[in-house]
Amino acid sequence: MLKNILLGYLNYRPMTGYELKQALDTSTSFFWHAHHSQIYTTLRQMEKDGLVTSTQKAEDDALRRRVYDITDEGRNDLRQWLETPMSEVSHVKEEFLVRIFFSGQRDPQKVLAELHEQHKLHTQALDNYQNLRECMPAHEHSTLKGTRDHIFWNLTLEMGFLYEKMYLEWLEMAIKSVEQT
Amino acid sequence: MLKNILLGYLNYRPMTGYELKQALDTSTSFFWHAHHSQIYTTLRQMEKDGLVTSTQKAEDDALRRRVYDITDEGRNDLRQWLETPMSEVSHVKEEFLVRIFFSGQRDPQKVLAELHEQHKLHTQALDNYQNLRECMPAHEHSTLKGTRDHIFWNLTLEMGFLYEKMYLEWLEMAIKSVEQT
DNA sequence: CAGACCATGTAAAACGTTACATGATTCC
DNA sequence: GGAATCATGTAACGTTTTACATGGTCTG
Repeated sequence: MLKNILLGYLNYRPMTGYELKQALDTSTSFFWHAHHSQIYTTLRQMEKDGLVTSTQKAEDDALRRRVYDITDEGRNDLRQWLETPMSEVSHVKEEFLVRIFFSGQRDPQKVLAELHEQHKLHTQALDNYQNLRECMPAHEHSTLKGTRDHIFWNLTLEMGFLYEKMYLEWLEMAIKSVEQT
Repeated sequence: MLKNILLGYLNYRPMTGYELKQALDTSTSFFWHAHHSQIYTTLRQMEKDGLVTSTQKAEDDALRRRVYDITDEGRNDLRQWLETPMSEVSHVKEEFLVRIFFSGQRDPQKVLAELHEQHKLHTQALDNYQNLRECMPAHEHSTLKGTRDHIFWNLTLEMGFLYEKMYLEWLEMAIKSVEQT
C-alpha cells in the first residue's frame, strides 16, 4: 500500500525520501502514515523492482540526498492499482474504541479523564483542518487549468473535517453518558 | 493489541478460539478485526506467557475444542493496559481515501462508479447498526444491576452508527462534486 | 557553539494476511 | 449424500514499528 502512495506522489514530480515523508505527514497523514524507516526501505525495494530510479542530487552533496523518479513501469503499476476498483470498505482499527468497549469495570473518573484528553486532541485536529480549509483558495476560479487534482484533495480534506467533527460530537455524548452514571 | 481484546473477552467468561473469532466478527468488528489464524496463534502465545490457560472441552471431543480461561496474571495485564491512558489519537488508515486523493487523472466515470459502490456498502453497514441499535432494549431499566458494561457497548455501537452516517454524507457530497466536473 | 532541523540508513521484532490443510457435525 | 457450519491449526510472506546509528546544515 505504501508503495502506491509513494508512486502517487512521484507521479507529480521527483522527490527525495525526506520530502515524501513530509508530504505524508502533512497531506496524507489523516488517512495514511508511515515512519521514515519504512519509506526509505520501500523506496529501495521499488528501485530494485524497476518502479523508480534514484540519483544523488550532486556528486559532492554532503547531505547524501537521493532523488527518486517514477519509471514507465512505475506509472503502469500506479495506473493498474487505480483502475482496479475497491469493492469492500476499509477496515477500521481504533484502539481508543477498544478501550472504551472494555471500560465497564474501570474507575469512571479515569475514563472521563481519558475522554476529555481525547476531546482536547480531536479539537486540535479539527482546528487544523479548519485552517487548511480556509487557506484553500476558491479553486473553482484559480488553478483549475488542466488538472482536477484539487477536487480530490479538497474531498479528502473535507473528510478529515467531517470525521473530527463527528468524533467530537460522539466524545461529548460519551462524556455526558459516563457522567450520568 | 489483539492480546488485549482477547483478554477483555476472556475476562467475562472462558471461551474457545472459535467463539472469540465470532465475538470479534460481531461485537468488535467495527473497530478491530482479526483472522482466525492470528487469533489461534496469539492464544497459544498468551498461554506460553501465562496470561491464559487452556483445556480440552472433553477428552474425547471430536471437534478438539479448546477452551481458554484468563489467569490472574492475564487479569493484571488487562488492568494495567486499561489503566494506562492513551494520550494520542489513533491513526486512521483508509485505503479508499488514498485512492480518492490520487484520482485526479482517472476517468471520472470510473471514480463515480467506485463512489457509488462504496455508498452501497456503507448503506448496508449503517442498516446493520440501525438494527442493532433498535434491538438493544432500554438498558436503563433492565440489566443494569452490578455492571456498567452496556453503557460502553452502546457507546461504541453509537460510534459505528455516527461513523457510517458521516461517511455516507461525505460520499453523497463527493458524488455531487465529481458529477459537476 | 548549541539546538533545531536536514537527511539517510540498518536490524530485529511485532503484527497481519493469505494460502494450505484437515476433519467433524448438523440439517436438509 | 451434499452443503453449510463447526473447529483448529501451520507456513510463508508481507507490512509496520521500534530502536539503534550517523553525520551535515542553518540560525541565533
